[in-house]
Amino acid sequence: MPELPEVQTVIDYLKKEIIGLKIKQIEIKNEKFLKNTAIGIFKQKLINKKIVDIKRKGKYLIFELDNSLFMVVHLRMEGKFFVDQKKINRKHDYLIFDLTEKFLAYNDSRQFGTFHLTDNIEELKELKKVAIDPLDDKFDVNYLKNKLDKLRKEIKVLLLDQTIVSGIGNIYASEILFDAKISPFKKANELSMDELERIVVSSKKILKLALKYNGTTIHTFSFGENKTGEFNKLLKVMNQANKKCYICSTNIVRIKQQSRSTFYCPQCQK
DNA sequence: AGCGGAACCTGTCGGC
DNA sequence: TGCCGACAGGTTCCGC
Repeated sequence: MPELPEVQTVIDYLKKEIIGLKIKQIEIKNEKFLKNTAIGIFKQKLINKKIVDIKRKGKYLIFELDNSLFMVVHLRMEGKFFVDQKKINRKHDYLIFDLTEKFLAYNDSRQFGTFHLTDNIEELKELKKVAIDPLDDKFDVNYLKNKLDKLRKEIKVLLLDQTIVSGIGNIYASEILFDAKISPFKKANELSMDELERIVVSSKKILKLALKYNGTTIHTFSFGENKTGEFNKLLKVMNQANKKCYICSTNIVRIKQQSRSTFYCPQCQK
């Protein structure tokens, strides 16, 4: 499901709801989500800890507990958090955190999500792999040039690679390349400085705009009490196959790259 | 080392 | 209505 704007939207929502609350009890209906901690230790470490902050790194949510403990969560395709005033029994709720006055439920219909516990976020293998954030000032044309210089893969595929730049997924990769007027097939090492600069600028522009709209809901993304992202209205190519490009009226094309859909305008993107 | 494809799961939608 | 295949905002692993 979620990319940078959606994950940040979830975090902003959760911060309003659960910062400062203490974990009183945890009900775990399926242990498969716990990736580096046995169920007993997981509960033992978290119970009686207070949630003091929630941060994002790439598409990971990092819950900071007091006494320097971190719960690192990846939502993958369908992970969702619900904050309930009382305990309710929802299909696919697999972890339920009793926060005394509220309940935080982790819901995941496809069961792909992951939970890691660590007392040192610098050391967690999964987070180490996460590259710079596209909204970071250090994400600029020189950075991209360095990263892509020797890579012959198609640029669309590399925008999805979280070790190059983090937070971009399948929706925004297509949207960014359309905005930058660059073909998704272009080989990374063949991009000019001008083209790289356009990718940098478009990445920041599209992601910031999507953030403003609370992300994109095409199928199932939601946060809070079934609130949805509103960036759909502004999608220019994603899911627009056979519709006319708003700039040149050429039909938007859908193809596959590494078994994932890419949408683009063959006229505007060269 | 690097690539494509499968695997992890469930749900939904469109076509016949 | 029902069955079947394709597809879904992600990542990792496996075999060539």
